[in-house]
Amino acid sequence: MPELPEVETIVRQLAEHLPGLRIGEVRITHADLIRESPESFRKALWQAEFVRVLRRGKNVVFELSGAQILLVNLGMTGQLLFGAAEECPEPPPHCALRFSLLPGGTLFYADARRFGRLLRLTPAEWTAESKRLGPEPLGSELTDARFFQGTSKSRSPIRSWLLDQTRIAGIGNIYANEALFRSQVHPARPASSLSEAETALLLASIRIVLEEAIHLQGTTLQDYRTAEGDKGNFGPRLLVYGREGLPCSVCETPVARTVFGNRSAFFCPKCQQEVPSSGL
DNA sequence: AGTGTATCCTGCAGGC
DNA sequence: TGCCTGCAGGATACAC
Repeated sequence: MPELPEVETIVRQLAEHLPGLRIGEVRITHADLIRESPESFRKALWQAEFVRVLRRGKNVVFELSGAQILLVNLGMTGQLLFGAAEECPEPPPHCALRFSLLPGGTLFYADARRFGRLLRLTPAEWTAESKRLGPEPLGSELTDARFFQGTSKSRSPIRSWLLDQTRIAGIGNIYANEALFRSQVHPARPASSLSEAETALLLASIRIVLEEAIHLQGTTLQDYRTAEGDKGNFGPRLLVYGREGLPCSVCETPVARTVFGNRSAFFCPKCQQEVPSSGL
């Protein structure tokens, strides 16, 4: 579920609380979320201190003392929930890991579907992994020219292109559909068919949608919660995602849904032409 | 190389 | 009420 705005919200909150705290006991109730034995995971993290909390794409990156990285990908339904020291927090539903923090506090990882992953990496491993990912959509390295250079060489549908984390990191199905609507580009159009002007408008739309969603702490459909347990408030601002049959906010044509790449695409059939028509 | 499909897993909504 | 089907924010191992 969580895309860039949701992960950014979680990271900003955890960055306020975690640095300086150390990991004590780790209770693991769903070991399939880590790629090693619970014993080695616990032992490696014992007494490690949180130094920084960062985001890269849809990943939460915990920089720990002892040159360790804890990389968390939330999958569809993962949650990172922080409980302050003075609380005695109940484990959330589907709690998979519980980190007791020193001198006080608790960090839970919960995940109903268990598509998420928690990986311990060395800084070198993380650097290599990060290089696999595409540029950050909100970063200054991603220029209009670089974006167009990427899209112009791919015949895959632009919606699929946007979801490919090796091409651009952090966009998921919600914000891909929303940005395509705002730039009036049909989701199934080959990426290479977009003009330079269209890609510039699309990148601008991506940035506007992501920034606004961050401002509203993300979109909660079902499971997503901030690190403080709150729902995101961007849901009412969605213009096409999940709105099949409802009127387009621009022209009132019913929003359509099609499936490709195993994911639903939502779009306005009038505002987003599959074959862009000149004139009209 | 670059694309598209199937799969991991659980929960929920809607139809009958 | 209850069973069944389809669908869900993601990532990846494969087949073409």
